[in-house]
Amino acid sequence: MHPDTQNGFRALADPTRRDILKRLAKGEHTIAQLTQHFDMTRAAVKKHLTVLSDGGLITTRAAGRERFNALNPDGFAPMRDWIGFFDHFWDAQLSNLKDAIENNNQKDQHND
Amino acid sequence: MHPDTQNGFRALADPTRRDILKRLAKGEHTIAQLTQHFDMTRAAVKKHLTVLSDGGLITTRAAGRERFNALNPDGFAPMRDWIGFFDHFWDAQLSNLKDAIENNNQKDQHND
DNA sequence: GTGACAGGATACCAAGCGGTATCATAATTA
DNA sequence: TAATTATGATACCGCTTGGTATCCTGTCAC
Repeated sequence: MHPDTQNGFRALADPTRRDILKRLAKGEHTIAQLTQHFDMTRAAVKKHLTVLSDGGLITTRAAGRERFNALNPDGFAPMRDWIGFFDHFWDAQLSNLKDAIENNNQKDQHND
Repeated sequence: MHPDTQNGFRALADPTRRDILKRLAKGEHTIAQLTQHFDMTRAAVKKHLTVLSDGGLITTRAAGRERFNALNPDGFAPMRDWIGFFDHFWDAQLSNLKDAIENNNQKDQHND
């Protein structure tokens, strides 16, 4: 289905990486530019960018000796879809609650 | 904003835990029931359930000596909202592409 | 009560991860 | 050419984490 789900969720699991994504949402950044905003070395930021790239969440454009990192909005689709699967259960829970209130009884719906 | 974002994303970052959530979507399960489906000990499953609980993604109901673990669909909201922030950029990217095609020019929109 | 059963808690281990230091490489500039 | 700049790559360290083994507590059935 979505082969990058694991790498994507793993990339999102770190607060620094989520912060990087928010910053890239404002436009392309080189590693040096990003590093200015964080209290860590360039090598550490580079590692985070590698994880984000593995997750398909960013793309890189080379220009001379610089490499511009940019958001890849499409890369969020696997995680959005995976989480979206559970929207159905939120709705179902609501409609069950609604039924319970209207019928004034609470069936247990234990399956399995 | 959403204090559980970190614990939530961390909980989703493991494939076993995502599998557990999918199984809980079919109904309540005890630890013993869940353990049957995985190639690991009950203690390991228990640890995963603790992480899922910390992330607010499941709830537990005690009944005698059994403890039924159930999905908490509301717990997905922080992650859904966080990812949803980037939907805007997907739209923006599309409209930029549309403009570029219509105007037949490619402005660079490098900001910062 | 005595077993058997479901679960909690802890110590322990190997692997992974976030981070630094360091060296190497390519491109700009004097 | 030489120095600087931007980045890549690797070795290493400490902490976290996924997993097991083990022991303990509480509950159900005789």
